[in-house]
Amino acid sequence: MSEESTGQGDADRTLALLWRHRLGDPQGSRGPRQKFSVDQVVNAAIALVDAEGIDALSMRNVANRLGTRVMSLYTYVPGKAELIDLMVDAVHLEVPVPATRPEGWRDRLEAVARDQWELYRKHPWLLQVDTSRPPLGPGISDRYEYQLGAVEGIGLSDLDMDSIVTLVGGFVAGAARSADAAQRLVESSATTDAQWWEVNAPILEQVMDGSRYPIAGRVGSSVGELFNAASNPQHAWEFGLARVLDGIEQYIEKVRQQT
Amino acid sequence: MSEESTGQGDADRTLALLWRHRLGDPQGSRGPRQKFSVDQVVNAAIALVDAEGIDALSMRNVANRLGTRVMSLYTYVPGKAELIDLMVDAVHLEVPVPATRPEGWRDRLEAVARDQWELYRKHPWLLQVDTSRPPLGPGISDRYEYQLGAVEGIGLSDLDMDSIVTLVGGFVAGAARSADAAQRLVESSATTDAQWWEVNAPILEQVMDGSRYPIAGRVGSSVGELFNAASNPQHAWEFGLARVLDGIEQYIEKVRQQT
DNA sequence: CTCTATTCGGTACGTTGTACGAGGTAAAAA
DNA sequence: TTTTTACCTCGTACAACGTACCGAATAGAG
Repeated sequence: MSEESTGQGDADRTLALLWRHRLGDPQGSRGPRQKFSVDQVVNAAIALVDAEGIDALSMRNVANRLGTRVMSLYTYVPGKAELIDLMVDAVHLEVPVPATRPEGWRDRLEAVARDQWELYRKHPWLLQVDTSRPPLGPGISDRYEYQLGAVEGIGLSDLDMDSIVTLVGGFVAGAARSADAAQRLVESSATTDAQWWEVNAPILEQVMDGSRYPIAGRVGSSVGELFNAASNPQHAWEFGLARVLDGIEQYIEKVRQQT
Repeated sequence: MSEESTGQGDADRTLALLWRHRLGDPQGSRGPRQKFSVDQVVNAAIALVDAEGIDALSMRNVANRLGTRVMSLYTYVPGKAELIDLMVDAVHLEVPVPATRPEGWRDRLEAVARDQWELYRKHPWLLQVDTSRPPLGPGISDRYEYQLGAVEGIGLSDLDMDSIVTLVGGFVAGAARSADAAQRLVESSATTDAQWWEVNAPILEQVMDGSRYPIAGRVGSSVGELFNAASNPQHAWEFGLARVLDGIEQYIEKVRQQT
């Protein structure tokens, strides 16, 4: 990952903000009216990173987008850490929870996975934010409820339901990260593939003298010829998703047999 | 993720450094002897982050550990980005590739997964480095060869072998990240669980008014009672590993039937 | 009208990565 | 041996960062 992570800020204030819950401020706001809202700040930050990447996320840049100065932001948000939490939760609210759902659990779970994949496609910077301690706001919570719904009512224990949703979610994130990395590699091709090889081939040939990497050398060549690239994230995604769902299917069948 | 990422530096110099390949410097080193080696610098950096976490990784801190000043480091390493690449590759060299391997592919693949899990346990900061574009040094390469070896010679195509290894690797990283997050949450418990609930319960109760999260509320309670925590990463790891391997087993059987 | 809570935003501090260049050192060239 | 030259060391400096602090402006409450 890179650069940023969620869950770093003050937990209480973050939680209150996530749910847009006025804290010790009983509507008696006396001073000058605020020029913006928390949502405006969060949306400006999201627009910024969508357009310029996570590296461009600085309080100064967000302020510029809003046409204000740095320190004003701190009246809306306690700090950068909390802002990131709000951003992450906000984008999860964007993708709507569909009203109707497929019949079987497998189709539902696949839809859940593809929804999340789509979210990462829209906001690739999510993949560069460490969300191992996710902000428990409405966006994340709604999605968690939606995801659990995919495996509800099919005879699984609560623990199994959570484990399955966690497994799928983790897989999607991993696959999406690979895809995003490949994408950025193509876009930021300061050096072409040909140039890269020209410079690096001497080193690689000298070091990978055939005997050290018999399997990797062969596999790498095969994959390279097939895709004209070192890997094909789209294939890895579809392949992995099918395997993960197969594994889950086996488990569900086993559980059903036991009862 | 958080903070740092690999593959950001100059590709050529990085590759040469990874393989400890003298570049345009034909051993005619004329000036004063260097006080350290690249390995010493890399090891100092690894010791630093092992002890103090990835946030403590600054060129100044590394220099301090070595008893030298910041700018001297730049004679060993082009910059921080390349240093991170070297660190990541170096720790992969630490875990030795076992001489003897289990018989069946499944046991081999499981061993591969558990090796990687162990690596993350030793160097949790790896999980906070974005390695979506991994440094192709000896450490990573040796491990890739070793991992591919687990599914070599069982009738799979080169592409399938790569897909399977990628799938397993992605899963391990995801599971390890959760485990590490939970670990850090416990260790850095500035507020106890009781305190946390005391402050946050009013907000959560008001907002999660029962009807909004029927499934998540129930599942969350069940899991919480079972583990006395929001989750059990050890369980998620074992559960997920079994499912992933099951899914792969099904695929291998299917492939074998077709031939 | 006065009081006071609140927002705005200038200034400033500490920390970061690293560009630049002066000064010292030791091997190569004379 | 003397001179040259390549290289290492590291002090200084700069831009960018998050944000603490505080004065000035503002507007509802008394």
